[in-house]
Amino acid sequence: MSGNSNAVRSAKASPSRAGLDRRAARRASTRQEIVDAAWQLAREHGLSGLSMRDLGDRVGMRAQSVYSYFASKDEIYDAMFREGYAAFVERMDDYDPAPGTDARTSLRLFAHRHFAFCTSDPVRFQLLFLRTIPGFEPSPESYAVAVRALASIQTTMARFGVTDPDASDLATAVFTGLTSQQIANDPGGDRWERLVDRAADMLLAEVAPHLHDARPESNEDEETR
Amino acid sequence: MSGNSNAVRSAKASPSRAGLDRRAARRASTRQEIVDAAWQLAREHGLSGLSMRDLGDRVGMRAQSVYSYFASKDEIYDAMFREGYAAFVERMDDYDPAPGTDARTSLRLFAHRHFAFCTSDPVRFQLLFLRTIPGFEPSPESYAVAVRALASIQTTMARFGVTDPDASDLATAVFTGLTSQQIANDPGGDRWERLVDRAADMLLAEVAPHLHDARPESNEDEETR
DNA sequence: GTCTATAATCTGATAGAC
DNA sequence: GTCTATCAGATTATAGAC
Repeated sequence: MSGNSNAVRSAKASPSRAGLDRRAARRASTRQEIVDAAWQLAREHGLSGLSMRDLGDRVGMRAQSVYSYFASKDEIYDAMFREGYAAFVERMDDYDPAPGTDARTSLRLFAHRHFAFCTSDPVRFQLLFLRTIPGFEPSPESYAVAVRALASIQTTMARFGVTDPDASDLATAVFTGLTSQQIANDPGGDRWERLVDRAADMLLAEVAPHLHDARPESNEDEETR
Repeated sequence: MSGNSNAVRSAKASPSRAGLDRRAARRASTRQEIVDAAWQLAREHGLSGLSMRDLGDRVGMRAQSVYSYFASKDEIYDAMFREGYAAFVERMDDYDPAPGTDARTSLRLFAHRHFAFCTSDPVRFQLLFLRTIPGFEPSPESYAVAVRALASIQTTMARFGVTDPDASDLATAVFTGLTSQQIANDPGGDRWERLVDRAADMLLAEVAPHLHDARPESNEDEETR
């Protein structure tokens, strides 16, 4: 957008700056198209059932051409991993309860958001939180995104008064536990979803008992949505 | 072992009853050998990385011969699933604290046992509790074993006074959550193992607060092993 | 029950023409 | 950057001899 606009109409022998930008944009958009298709296929055939051939078919290429965009299948998993955690952070950070909302209500909201994010896409949940693909290890850069995501949970919880350093580890354990049991043992049902509010309260009582007891009014059995 | 011992030396044209027993026993033992090898290989190459070829090699057969014992790869997963849940039930049922042990200590013991069982074999954990193999669904008989296992948790918890019907669902969520986070995000470490006692106390306070508060002496910060 | 042979297909990945 | 051609091998599973 800034500077170099006088270079736009330069010689066509070597591509102009704008030409490079366009090419890069085109390439990025194709990469995105491939990753989108990879998510689709993973949902259809399982995460480890993803194949380069299917992937090529889905984006209208020969499988081999996909290698012009990603050097290997694991690089595609890596892009999915990074994108998944980016979505997680975005989803967890845009959480914005009314000012003055008590900790109990805030944590319940947070818990529901976490649960909904995870159960809405079991394959993504598996990739981000379970890590069960035989050969795959996220690249250092992608792993850094994951670590930042966990840190962001800590920050969010501090926003409503929970400062226990182990609280976020306990929280992720409880929330991913609810999610994985729901997905594995009652897919489509609500056997563990029903317990989300209760789990949030349980957690708050443990990591910040003062915030748990000092609630504005008695809302012991109300549900938060 | 009992009866029919007079049939042992019958005509060799049609196999004797004892001969049938021996043959059945031999067949069962080979099946077991195959399942054992399957566990081994799954631990080496991942659950979805199991192949009939490797399996045949490992038991000293051609891969094709394995089909004389199991009609398909999924039948092998099914046998592993059933065996895994049988081991789980056995492990959780032989739990036998000294009579009069308070609920807090009992639940901590139970939690550690659950955590140890799950983390000691991540592949088994994945098969029993995560169910992430693309095509595989356990057979009705095997699924019945799994359901019985969950019921047995309920019974065990009732033994030390926890009778809340949702308690076992909340408990499995918390315990599998701790396990999966440990396996996925800190393999070989103790980042979530450290939180097992705390999680057990948290759980007890939620599902049976009277048992939580009415503890014999103050052992708030002691660890149970 | 185990073997050989093989079907029929899928796998990830590379070389080189255009 | 996309293609064809192809490698080099894997996969599950079946047919039929012994």
